[in-house]
Amino acid sequence: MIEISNAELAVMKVLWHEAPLPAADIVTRLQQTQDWQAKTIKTLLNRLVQKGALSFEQQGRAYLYQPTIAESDYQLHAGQSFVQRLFAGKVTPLVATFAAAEQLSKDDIAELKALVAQLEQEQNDV
Amino acid sequence: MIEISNAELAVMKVLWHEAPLPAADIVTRLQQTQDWQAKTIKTLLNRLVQKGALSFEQQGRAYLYQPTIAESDYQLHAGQSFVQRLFAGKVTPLVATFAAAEQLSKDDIAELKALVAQLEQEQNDV
DNA sequence: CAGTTTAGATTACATGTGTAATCTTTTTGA
DNA sequence: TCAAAAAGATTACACATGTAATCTAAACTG
Repeated sequence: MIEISNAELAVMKVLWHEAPLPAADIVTRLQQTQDWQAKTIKTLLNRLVQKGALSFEQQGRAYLYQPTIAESDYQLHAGQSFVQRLFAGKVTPLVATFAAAEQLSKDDIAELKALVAQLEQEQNDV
Repeated sequence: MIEISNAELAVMKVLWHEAPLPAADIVTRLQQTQDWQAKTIKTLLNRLVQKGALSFEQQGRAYLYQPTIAESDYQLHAGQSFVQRLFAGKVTPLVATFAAAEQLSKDDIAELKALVAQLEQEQNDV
């Protein structure tokens, strides 16, 4: 799977939110949150195209960029490799680590509970 | 917090499992699983000392290495920054992503359920 | 039409990382 | 005792990444 660096990820997020977009618009949006020169963003676009994470089509003189991979696919891939790296591939210990450090709010716990309930439900349905 | 690269992490794992250890033993253990030259491992040890992730004390001519940070601290830190990066800081969506991709076994779900139950219990106790 | 702006392409450069090899010093075995 | 082994220190080198600047060609502007 394609590796996306931290800086590149910011670019991907813009395009996952809305695509296709010309470079100029991507620059505008990123500059709301990142202190980057337009040139820097062009470099990142280039690298993402080279990596195959973005494709583009010519639109007049400029390009319209769009992701080749869905955000959810990337999230899954990155999540799996992260959990593999540090938690022996199991997500529950990660959650337990957050809990032990009191990083889970009442709401978080409620959401998790609901999710688990739903998963059990699906199990029964099958 | 200290950043630990992938290769360095393998070294840390050995020492989280057992410490302190002399370089020679670390090499032996790592070579069970990694196809690395002893020199490579020495480099990693050096870098980890420079980063402050390991300390050592002289033992005759050799060094005895040991972690300066606990595995659980590193797991929490890395987990938080990962979840921040891709899941807006919330762990539940990560779990949901795993679930949606059918990456959770029946056992995983049972474990999660037990964890959630325990967290609710703790809430009540407080 | 010529100068300026602008799009993308190419080049740059420091730092981190993977993966060692060489150097220096000390110890040890023949 | 003298060469070989071994420990750590230093150096190496390619590729990735952060962060741009420069180059080139097209388009727009006065």
